[in-house]
Amino acid sequence: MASIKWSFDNERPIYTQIIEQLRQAIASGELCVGERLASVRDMASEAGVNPNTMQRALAELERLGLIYTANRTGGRFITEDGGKVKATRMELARENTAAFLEAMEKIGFSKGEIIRLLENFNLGDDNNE
Amino acid sequence: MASIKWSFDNERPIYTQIIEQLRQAIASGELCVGERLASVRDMASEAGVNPNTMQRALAELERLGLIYTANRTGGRFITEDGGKVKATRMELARENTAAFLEAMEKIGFSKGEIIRLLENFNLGDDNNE
Amino acid sequence: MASIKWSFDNERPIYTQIIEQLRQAIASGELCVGERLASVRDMASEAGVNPNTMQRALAELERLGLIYTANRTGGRFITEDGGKVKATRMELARENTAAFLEAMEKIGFSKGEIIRLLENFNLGDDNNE
Amino acid sequence: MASIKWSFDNERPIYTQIIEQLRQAIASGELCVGERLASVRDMASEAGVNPNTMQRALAELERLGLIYTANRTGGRFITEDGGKVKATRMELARENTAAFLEAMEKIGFSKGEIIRLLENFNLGDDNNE
DNA sequence: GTGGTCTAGACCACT
DNA sequence: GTGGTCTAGACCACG
Repeated sequence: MASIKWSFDNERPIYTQIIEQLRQAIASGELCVGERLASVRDMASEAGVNPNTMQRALAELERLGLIYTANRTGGRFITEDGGKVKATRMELARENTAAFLEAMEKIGFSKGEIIRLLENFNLGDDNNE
Repeated sequence: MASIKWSFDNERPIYTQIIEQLRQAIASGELCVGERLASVRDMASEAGVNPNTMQRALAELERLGLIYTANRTGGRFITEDGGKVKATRMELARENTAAFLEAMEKIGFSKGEIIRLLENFNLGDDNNE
Repeated sequence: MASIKWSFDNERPIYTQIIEQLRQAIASGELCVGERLASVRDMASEAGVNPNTMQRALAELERLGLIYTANRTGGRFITEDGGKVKATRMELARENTAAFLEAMEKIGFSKGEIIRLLENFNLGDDNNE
Repeated sequence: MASIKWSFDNERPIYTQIIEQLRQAIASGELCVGERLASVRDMASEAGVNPNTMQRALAELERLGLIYTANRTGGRFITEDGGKVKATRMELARENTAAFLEAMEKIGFSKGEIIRLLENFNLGDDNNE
């Protein structure tokens, strides 16, 4: 039932942000393999977005194979393919890491410095978990 | 001299990307403290964008205090305030790190795992899927 | 409804004057808390300016937190934050007063003289030279 | 010899601001009737502006009759006409007052409130004298 | 030649 | 139909 903590900014398309957050939720196991999703309408209202927007995001995730629509019953489910989930998780991890390293090295941080910084870094310095 | 290697994608507004790339260039020292920038028109043509787009980005950087205009028509310069430059570099580093850590922890990586991953990560891995 | 009486001079940028007049209208309550604004195009045509010019002014007011955009395409509204509106009103009052007092004292009026002048002053004197 | 405290912003033309400040200085008596002005070059360097800019401002003040150029000696002087100076002072006062009152009433302050506000207002709340 | 503003008009993504 | 971005090109005041 794990309901997601949605949060959006106005910088990028909402549906893009929904995709990202759902992809994360699936990769993290917050949404379990095979789990049934709420209806588009319900998810939309929970996220405070237009149903069309939610629909668009889900369609994209379906295209990525992370969720599927059951033929008869008509509900949407997280993929049963545990491998796919794991692969998504590693994919996300590599994307994040590559982007992070590149950005940091561009402003003159060596890998050693980056790791040192990371060790001493406390989330919550400006965020809340 | 220090002419920037511009590169844009279609995901986000160009002017936003210009801001980011200039912010990085300033933070990295690629653009030096007090250095004079090329004219709006020249920078625009170098980056392959419309002068108005470049103008908008520069105006924003000016609002951030990273560059300034001399006497309204004397050209634009990187701020003389070395502290501001350093602060920007650390600000960028913190932003990157916070976003990275948050994203990684959200998909279930502990700090230890993150650091291990980072140590073994070689930029350029992007190609061996 | 509350359609604003626009009036511009050539001394300063139009977008600046739009900002000022909207700020005043918000501070005075002529535009109510939470009220929906007309579309950018409509406001532009009402004010007799190019939509881009109006857009620029509204973007700035948004940066100031006096208006906001609903879901990127839902139209623009005056902030719901009544406190912000009140604060803006007092801010304007202070700005006006400070500038006025400073200018008057610079040309040798004491506070007493200023107040006496003010008491005897009738708007509309502009015409009897 | 009274040397003026110049201060400029980038919002409006520099020469306009020079005119204003000189007009104020004359109206306040900071620059005395008949006093000789420094050379354009000197005034410009003191103010940190381009000589052309200072020249333009002085030409305008000359057009207004507030300063004049001596035929032979070639120096510039403040007008000898004390009445003109007084008139300028009152003109400035009326301009300031009218603009102030109008702006304040537009945001809903009655004359009584304005005067009360003025009495309790201390310059230096955000300025320095 | 510099930055700044403005207009005109097109295009886009989102709801 | 909404806000947002971008281009193109013109014009202006300033230095």
